[in-house]
Amino acid sequence: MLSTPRPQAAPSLLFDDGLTRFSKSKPAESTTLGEPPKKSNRQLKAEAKKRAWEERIAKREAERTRKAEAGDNEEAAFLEKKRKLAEQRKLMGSGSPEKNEKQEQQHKKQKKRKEVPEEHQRKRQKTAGELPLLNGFFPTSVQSPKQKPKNVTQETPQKLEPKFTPSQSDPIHPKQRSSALLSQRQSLPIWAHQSALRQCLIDRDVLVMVGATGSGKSTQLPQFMLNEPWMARRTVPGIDGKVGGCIAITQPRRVAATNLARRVATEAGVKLGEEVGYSVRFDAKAGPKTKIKFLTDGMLLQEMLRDPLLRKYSCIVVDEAHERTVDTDLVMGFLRRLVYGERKGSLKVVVMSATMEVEGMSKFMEENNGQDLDVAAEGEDAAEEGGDIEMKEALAAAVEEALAKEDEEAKEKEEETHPESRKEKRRKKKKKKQSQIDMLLAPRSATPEPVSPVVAEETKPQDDGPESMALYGSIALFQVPGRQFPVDVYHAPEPVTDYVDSALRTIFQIHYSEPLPGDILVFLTGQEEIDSLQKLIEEYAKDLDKTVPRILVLPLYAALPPKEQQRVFLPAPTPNTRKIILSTNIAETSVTVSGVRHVIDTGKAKIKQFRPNLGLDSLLVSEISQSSALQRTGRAGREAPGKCYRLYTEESFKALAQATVPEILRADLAQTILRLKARGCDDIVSFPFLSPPPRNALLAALEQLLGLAALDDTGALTQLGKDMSLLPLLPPQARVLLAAKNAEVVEETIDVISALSGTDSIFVFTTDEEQREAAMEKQKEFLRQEGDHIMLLEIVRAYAAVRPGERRQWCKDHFINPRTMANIWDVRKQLRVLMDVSSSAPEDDEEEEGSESVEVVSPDTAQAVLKCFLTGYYRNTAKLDGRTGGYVTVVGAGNDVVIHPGSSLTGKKREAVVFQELVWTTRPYARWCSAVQMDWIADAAPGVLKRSL
DNA sequence: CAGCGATGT
Repeated sequence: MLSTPRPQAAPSLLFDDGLTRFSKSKPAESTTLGEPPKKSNRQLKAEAKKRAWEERIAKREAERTRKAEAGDNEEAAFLEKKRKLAEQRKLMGSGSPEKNEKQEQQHKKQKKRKEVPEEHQRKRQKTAGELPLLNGFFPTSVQSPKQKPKNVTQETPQKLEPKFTPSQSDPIHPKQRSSALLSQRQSLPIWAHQSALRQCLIDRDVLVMVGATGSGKSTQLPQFMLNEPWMARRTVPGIDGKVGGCIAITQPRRVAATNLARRVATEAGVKLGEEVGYSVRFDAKAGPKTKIKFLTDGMLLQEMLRDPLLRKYSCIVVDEAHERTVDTDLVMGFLRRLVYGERKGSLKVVVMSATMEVEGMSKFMEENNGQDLDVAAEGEDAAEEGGDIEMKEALAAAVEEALAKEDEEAKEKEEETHPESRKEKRRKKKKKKQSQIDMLLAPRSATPEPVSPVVAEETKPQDDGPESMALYGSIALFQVPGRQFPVDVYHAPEPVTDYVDSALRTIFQIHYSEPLPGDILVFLTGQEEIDSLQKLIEEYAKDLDKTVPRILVLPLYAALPPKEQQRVFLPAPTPNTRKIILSTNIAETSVTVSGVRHVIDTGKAKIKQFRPNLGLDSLLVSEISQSSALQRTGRAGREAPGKCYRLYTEESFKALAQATVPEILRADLAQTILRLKARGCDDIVSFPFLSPPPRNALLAALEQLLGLAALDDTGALTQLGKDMSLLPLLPPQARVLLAAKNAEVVEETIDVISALSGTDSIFVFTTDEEQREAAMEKQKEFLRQEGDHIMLLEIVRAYAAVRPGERRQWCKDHFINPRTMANIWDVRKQLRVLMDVSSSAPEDDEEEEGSESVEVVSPDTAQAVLKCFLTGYYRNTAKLDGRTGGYVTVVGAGNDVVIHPGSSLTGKKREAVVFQELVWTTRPYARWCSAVQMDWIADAAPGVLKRSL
């Protein structure tokens, strides 16, 4: 058994033993379409490689034993640990005596259950209604899969390194590096297809690539392409200057971009920032020599502001396209245009996805697919909530006109080409779109209606067979297998009413029946749920039988202080301890925890949904999609065969939506549209959206921008809008900042906006009563009667006044998350540069001892700042309703609004408030509130609205 | 009277 993850091992080494074992069950060779027939040779090589690996591992084992015998304590401890684990496995693996004991344990636990502290009972009842006591732990009701274990191939590959590991240094010794890395690289599935892939890219300009975890696609493909003839920098007719020479690989997340760059630089044996580099916000290591650049999608969009043709690049690789973030979707839309437009013949586009569901993407990337003619799907125009009707009507008319025009053009084109198939295609597309819209518009509740029953991913043929390449119209489609261990999937035999309770039972069942090593990863919806389950587990773990391993419960969510997050990646304190990680869906994509072999999936997640007609977000517990479920399942099979326990029935799984609704269909589109316009895309209706947003969402966004004076009546970008688009902020925030420039409170406003945009949780949040009270007490010193905005200003000011060396302690003292504060500081620094604030105070320099003087914000300044906020947030205002004592929105239909309990104004009664965000969770909560006056609102509101106030 | 899924410029 080599599968114990070694503490602090280089992440890439985790594959060592996986490799050998996997290749045993999988033939090293397979047929590939369009690949030169050199198979036998390659096969031999593969076998030799395999043997080499096995030998290496055997050698290492021998080496360990030798070292241990020679008195190397570390190695001896390691071997001892392994031996113990093996024993343990033997001990727990089978036999009926244990079974009886197990049952006894269960009864004990059950009895104990009834004595669960009242507090917990209450909490869970709140979320789950009744609390059924099942007979025994969940296992009695966990079904064995009817078939053999299924291979799970859905994965995203580049998150091998834990997100929060700050290791900047390469953990591999340079001496080992070249040989180890080369053989590692060559053993990656993609390596066998190098020549075929290269040919693909010579033949076609667009390649869609499917590759699951561990295929090596993100790291290897750029290296394959580097010396291709089409990479050469050259002159192209119709474009000024030379074109090409670089490869860009876009990622949805910063960590992924930086980590991949680091790895590729290591593999290529170059210094990071020279031939291989990266570029993310606040951090870039790239220069004139850089040929391969990893960047975030958002960063590429930013580069498009300066050069819409992306002349620097010969190839853009869009990685993780299946995640369908707004930015990825936008990048794909722009690239589609470029590759068949201005950059035709001089740009290669590769779209990489981890899921098989690439048909839509492939069609989208095809030339002449009608996408450019596509109109925004008809959204259901529900009754709009009052407001500025004139504005809305004008906009609606404009959009309608554009739509009609597009429709006509589309029709003409249709008839030009194959009329039959075009129409059919179109109809299908419409239908699909409609269903997306239905889904979007369907009322969301805690248990939403399943959209349309679809065939479970798992029942489809898996990607076990030959890797394949297909030419598909103007694009090439390529599949590379991943490297993933099989995961047994278990479903609940009947619907689960309380998934927290069910998770608890399943955890202990696994703990009692499964040998170590094998940590458990539980997917839950939020912090509160995680905290309460943690308490429950710890309660039960107190009287664990001595024969079973210890338990270590670790929460994992984004708002957790970094130190706490790090604990997830540390090895358990003793070898005889099982880690139980309770995570939000952060562990689904962003963070990879090693050592996990058991996944418990509640099938739920909190999903944000923007409601254009109401102009507010909902953050509700919703069912995940099949692809999310598969992603979660895959987390059990990264290092060894694993097991996944789904706390819902197989039927429920089948009824889940196949894929998560793309973010662009769920989000507030104001910023998206502003960015489109700023990148020269005036006619948003004709932009090739992979998933065209519903019309009412587009309208709401246009209306918002019009209200912020970012657009004029014709829908064209104003100078103000242009300025706004240059700021890395939401449109209302950008508007506020530009207003502040005129009002000469720009420094103060930057402080507030940085604090708001840095995160939504500046304070450390604890459920612990005592700690919370202490925190509240400490935070009192920042409280201002004006409300939250000025309080944030006071906090930022106070922080600025602290000497850099003492800031960490200061954060701790004030229960402020230091990572959040660091982020706020980065934003503040950037905004100060962008807004041309002379850095008179040198507090930004860490070396400088100087610090800003602490100066309490004067009421006049506070008022000026708040008035600026109203220019951007005049719609986010509520006035006190004299009769009910509650607040109702000023703009619109006068809907009820409740001040968020986290606000300093909660429970206070003011004439009116401005708030940053309205989120519907259990009630319509207004977050980040400050007191304002009605006449300020009237002053700040745009013309049409002003009249109605 | 009572709460914050995850990203990004």
